[in-house]
Order: sequence, then C-alpha cells, then structure tokens
Amino acid sequence: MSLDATVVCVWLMSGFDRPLHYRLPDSMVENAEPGSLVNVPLGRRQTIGLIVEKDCQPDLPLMQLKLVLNLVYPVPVMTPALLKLGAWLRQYYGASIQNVLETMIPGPVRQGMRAKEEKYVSAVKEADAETLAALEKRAPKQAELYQFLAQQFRPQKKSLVLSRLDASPAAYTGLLKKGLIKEEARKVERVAYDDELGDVEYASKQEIVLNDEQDACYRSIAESVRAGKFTTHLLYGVTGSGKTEVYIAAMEEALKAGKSVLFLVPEVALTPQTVGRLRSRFTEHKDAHAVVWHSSLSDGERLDAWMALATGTARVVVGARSAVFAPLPNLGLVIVDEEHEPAFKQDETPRYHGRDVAVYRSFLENVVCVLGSATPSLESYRNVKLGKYKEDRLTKRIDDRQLPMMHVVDMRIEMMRTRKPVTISNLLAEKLRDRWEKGEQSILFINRRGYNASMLCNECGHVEECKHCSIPMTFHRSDNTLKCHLCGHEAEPPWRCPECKSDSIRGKGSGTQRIEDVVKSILPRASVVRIDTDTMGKKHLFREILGDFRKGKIDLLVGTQMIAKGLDFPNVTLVGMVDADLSLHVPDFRANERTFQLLVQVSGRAGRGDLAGEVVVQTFTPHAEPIQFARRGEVDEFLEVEIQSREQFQYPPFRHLVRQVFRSRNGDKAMFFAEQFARKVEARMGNKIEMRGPTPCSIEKMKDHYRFHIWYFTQNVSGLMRVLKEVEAEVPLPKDVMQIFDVDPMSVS
DNA sequence: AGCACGCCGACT
DNA sequence: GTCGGCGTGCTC
Repeated sequence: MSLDATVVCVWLMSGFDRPLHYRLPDSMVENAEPGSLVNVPLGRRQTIGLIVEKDCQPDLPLMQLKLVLNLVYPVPVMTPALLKLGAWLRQYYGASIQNVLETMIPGPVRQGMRAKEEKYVSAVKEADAETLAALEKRAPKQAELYQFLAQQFRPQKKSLVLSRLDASPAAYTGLLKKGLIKEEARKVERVAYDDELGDVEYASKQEIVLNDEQDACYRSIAESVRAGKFTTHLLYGVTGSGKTEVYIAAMEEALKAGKSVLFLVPEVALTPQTVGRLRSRFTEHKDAHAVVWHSSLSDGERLDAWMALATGTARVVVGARSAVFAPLPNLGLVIVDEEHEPAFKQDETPRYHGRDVAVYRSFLENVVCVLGSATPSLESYRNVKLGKYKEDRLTKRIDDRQLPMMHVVDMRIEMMRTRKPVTISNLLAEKLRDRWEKGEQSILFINRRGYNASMLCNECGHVEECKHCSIPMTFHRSDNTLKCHLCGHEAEPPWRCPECKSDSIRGKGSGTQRIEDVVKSILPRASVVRIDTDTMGKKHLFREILGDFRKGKIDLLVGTQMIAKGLDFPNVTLVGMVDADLSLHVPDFRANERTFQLLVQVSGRAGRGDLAGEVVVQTFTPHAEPIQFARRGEVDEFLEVEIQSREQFQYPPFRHLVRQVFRSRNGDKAMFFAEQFARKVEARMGNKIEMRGPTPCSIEKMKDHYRFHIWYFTQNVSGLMRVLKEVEAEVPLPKDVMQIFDVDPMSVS
C-alpha cells in the first residue's frame, strides 16, 4: 500500500454517531471532496455517508482503513461553509450526526435519486413514399406512428405518443431500429410552484422606485454587501412600509455582483404575496432564476431544485426554514423576513431556529444577513441595542395610510352590564353592522391560543401563576389541578380569585363555531365565512375563501390568527379581536411578546386607501402591557419594557434553555441518575448555569414511566453541551434509563 | 442504526 | 439435539 493514500473523514447516515475514516481509491482522489456523498462499507453492510474532511489524520493504522466504494453524485452536495454549519448544529443543538444530515440534506438527495429523464421522439425526415408504402403493408402500426410523428413540429414525449396512438413499445422499437425516428432523453425541469401559489397575482416587472427611507435602508445594506463582510442588519419597518422593495433592491445588488441569495420566510403558504413578488421578479432574471423551497414539494421537485442550486443554475432561494441549508455555492446575501415569527423554530430535534442558523451561516460565509420585521423579536432588538446588529428603519407606510384607531373593550364591564357571558361586545356589534351597511368588509379574529389552559378571573383579570417561575399555570381538567409546565409545581385550583375574592375564576374561551353563530345572529343577512384548522387543511377551500373575500363576495371573515399573517385585503376597514388576552396566559415566556405581535399585525390589516381602519380589541385585561402599548402603537417602548423585565428576572431568551429529560419505568433509579448527573454538571459549569430540577416537583408521571426534567439556563450552550457529553461518558446510564436533550433558545412552554 | 455473536429456554 | 428469544458490542 502506498504511503500517500488519501484518507477522508466520513459522517455516516446510519445512526453511528462518530466520524469514521476511509481511504480513497486512486480513481476517486480527484473528484471526492469534502461535501461529497459517498457509499462506504460498514461492517458487512454498505451505507451512505458524507465526506467532511479530506487528507486527514486517521486514528487507526492506514491498512485498517477500508476503501470508499463510490461517489453518489459527481458534485459535492454541501459547500465548505455548510459543513461547518453542520458541525455547529451537532454541537450546539446536541444532535446526532444522523439528525444533522437528515435535516441538512433533503431525503431524495440522500437517497441518491437522479433527475428524472423523459424520452422524446421525433421523425427523421428522410422517409420516401416507397418505404412508407411498404411500411403500411407490413407494419401498419409503425406506419401510423411514423406519420403521426412526421406531422409534429417538435419532438414529443414517448410515453404520451404511445398512449395516445395506443401503440405498443414493439412498434416503437421497430421504427427506431429502421432509423425512421430518433429518440432523445431530456431532463425534466419540474416547476414546483405553480399549483401551490397559483392564485398569487404576479407583480409587474416595473422598476422599483424607493422612497427616501427605503433608499436609505437599501444603501445601508448595499454598502455592507459591497464591503463583503459579515454584518447583520435589522430592517425594522412598520407594516406596509415596503420592506419587500428594500429586499429586492438589496438582492439585485448581490446578484449583480454574481452572488446568490437566500431568502427565508416563516411559512411559504402564509406569505404568498411576498413569495409571489419575489418569484415573478427573479424567476426569469437573466441568469439568477429563483427556486421556491417548501415542505409540500414532491421528491422530484425537491431534487431538481437542490441540483439547480448546487450547480449554480439557480441563484435565488425563497423558502421556509429548511431552505437555510440550501447548497448555494457563492452566497452573497441572506434575508430573513418576519424574523420574529415562531414558525422559524423547528419543534423536533434538532430544534434549530431558522433565524439563528441564518445568522450563523452568514457569519461562516462572511456575508450580510438582513432580518426584517415590524415587531422585532426581543433578542434581535436587544442585539441592535448591544451594537451587534445595524438597524435600518422604515417609519412611514408606503401609501401614507394612517395607522388604524384601536378601541379596547373591557369585557369585565361588558359582562357586568349584561349579567351573562358575552361573546361580542356592543361596540363591536355596532361597528360590524355599520360596516356591513356601508358595504365594507370586516375580519374577526378569534384568539384560541391557550384556550381553557389557564385560570383567569372574569372580574379582575387575575391569572394564577407559578410561585417559583412566574409563568401562568396550566389547568388540567382531567385531575383538576394546576401545573407549572416549567418546574412541574402543582397546586389546587382556587375557588375564589385570590385578588378580588370573586368566584368567577375559571378557564376561559369561546370556540370559533359559537362566535360564528353569534355573529350570524347580529348580521343575519350578511355573508359570513369561518376559517379554521379544518378549512386550512384543505388548500383549495382555503384559497377559494380568501379569493372570494378579496373579490368582495364575503362580508365578514371569521377565523383564527392564521389569517392575520401576510395577507393583505384592500377593502377591510374593521378588524375585531375576541379574547385578545388569551395568548397572554399561555405558559410561555414569550406570551407578552406574542400577544403584542399579534395585535400589531392585526392592526396592520385594517384600513383602505386613505381611509384609516378601526380595530376593536375585546379583553378582560385591558391594562396588560402588550395591549396598552399596542393601542398606542408604541413598539420600541414595549420592547424596552419587556427587555428590562427579562433582565430583571434573568429569563430566557437572553439565555438559552437546555432541557434534559431522564425517562424510566423505575422512578427511584432514574431519579438517582438524574441527581447524580445534575450535580456533576453543576460542579463543572460553576456559576455559568442556573438549574431547576431534579426536585420532587420536576417529576412527571406518564402512563407507565416517570420523567425527570432538568432545566439548565445558560449563555454558554456549547460549553454546557460539551460538559453534558463528558458527564454522560463518565456516568453511563443503565439501559432502563433513557435520556433526551433539548436545546431551545425560544420557547419554554 | 444494523448486524453479528452468544447465551439461555422450549420444541421436533 | 436445534431453533429462536433479545442482551451486548462493534463498525474506519
């Protein structure tokens, strides 16, 4: 064996959580690169793996290394920066190699599916009458086929021709052998987006004219793009201030420099307007060609899109969070629209946050990252204040439309007046009637998040909170207890409100169905349509309803917050919101933030032309901060106050939450190991972490097993993960004790 | 994750 | 005697 054998380090797809070394056969030394997918032998089977390093030091003698079998694709499926990103994901989110590869490489690519080819046929124009006549006698089917093809101007799909003429493959091959027809294979370009976003109006390709503010933002971003250094910009622009134009201008800047662009949206289906505009702008861009990446692509479409990106055919990706791993070889700009949206967070391992990964990828690629929002997340806003991000602001709405007037209806007073439960307040009912009479449209949002989950006093708005964690406790109807989902603390549900001694403290909320009925009794002759999860499931129905609403066939749309996102209806002058405070009472550190974002988002939907819209918010807690700040349109002020309170209580999101769960049938045993584990971690991390559990209150009994939770709060996730791995090696867990990791910078519910 | 090896109980 | 349960350990 030669001494200069090339050794590669490979990440295996088969749940083997350690890199292994292989030798490259001479024939592959040229083509196999870091990022190449390869087949390798493992034991006596064969598995697929990813080369992460070339020319590396093996931890075994050379002769014990096996040879790489073959390359799955001639080109690498991951760029060097993506390989680094993968290593980071593994470390930061405590994910296994398999997890990481499954997340970063789409299934059809992993399985080595090739681009679909279709055969096309055309007639060769040299057949003379003589041969034709002979053909007609001896092989009528072939003659028929030939004549059909001779009439066509362009090559036809083989399968289509055969089925149309009801011809057998035998006749076809006969013709082929005679040389009368010729066949060519064409790669099929599957166009992914047409059905999905078909009803989106295509924005005209007119030149974008930026107003002064937009231009200033654009120039700030363009300057960073030209500087070619990692910089994060927060494009902080009120609803309707025209962030998309700034994005487009910035994208063109990057494209002009020959770079590619990654554009992330929270959910493709919920941002059809933005996606539609980008697509129509870049699909036929000279050589940029946009790819839309989302969950409902078929395998073939996914593979084609991936290949188009990997080979540089397409230089723009617009997609949901998983598009952050798009294999763009020459990245120049990353944009995250609506960066505050929770949809960027993945809720399975690896529990990554699309925005955070986007920022980190930008860092690795040394490019500009733009985060856009009308209501920035606390962490992004704070990063601006800390000087980590640059801020670009858009303060004016593009059409100079006034922000809508927001009325806050105190439902406690409403209930006292009528002496019975109220769904729609007098004010809201009045305004709904008024709009209907004027022929204007309204939207009614029903906030169902946290329905019946918390104890709320109907008199004073008091909500039961955990005495340890200061988050709302969750009401469990099954065993009639209140539980804290953070520390596991349990309590008896109170009979009377501890604040005002009223006995009307209970879980609260009204279903969409009931609200629809009430609304129909208020507006008996209006056309009222309800949108809920059932409707959302059926895409066509959903689109149809939205289409009808836009056309004015529907007077009032009733639905949950899913209709608040990204949709713009020009004729809506009233937006009502029922149970606005429900999302305040879900056991989540972001409850305030979410509620505020929702209110701001909803307000942005009201108003038409120069006519300011109106918003009616019904709530039991009119003085809650998110509601008050939203009413006055004070976004910065809200964020400042919220950040201050976070700093005071040392809550996430300024530190990360790492959750470790020990699961076992044997309660005592799992408890023992959990405690041992926790103590060792604490000893090593010192004051770099704060822990909760394991204590009696962090035990959760499931059907046949127990779960012990340890929560670590830290700013040093990587350090903690390393320590966790060390302790894991030191204290091997018995087989009947299972351990689950969870890194979660976002939600603590 | 697979897939072997291996050590025990229950069958023709 | 062997077939098959799944516990343990290894894979460059």
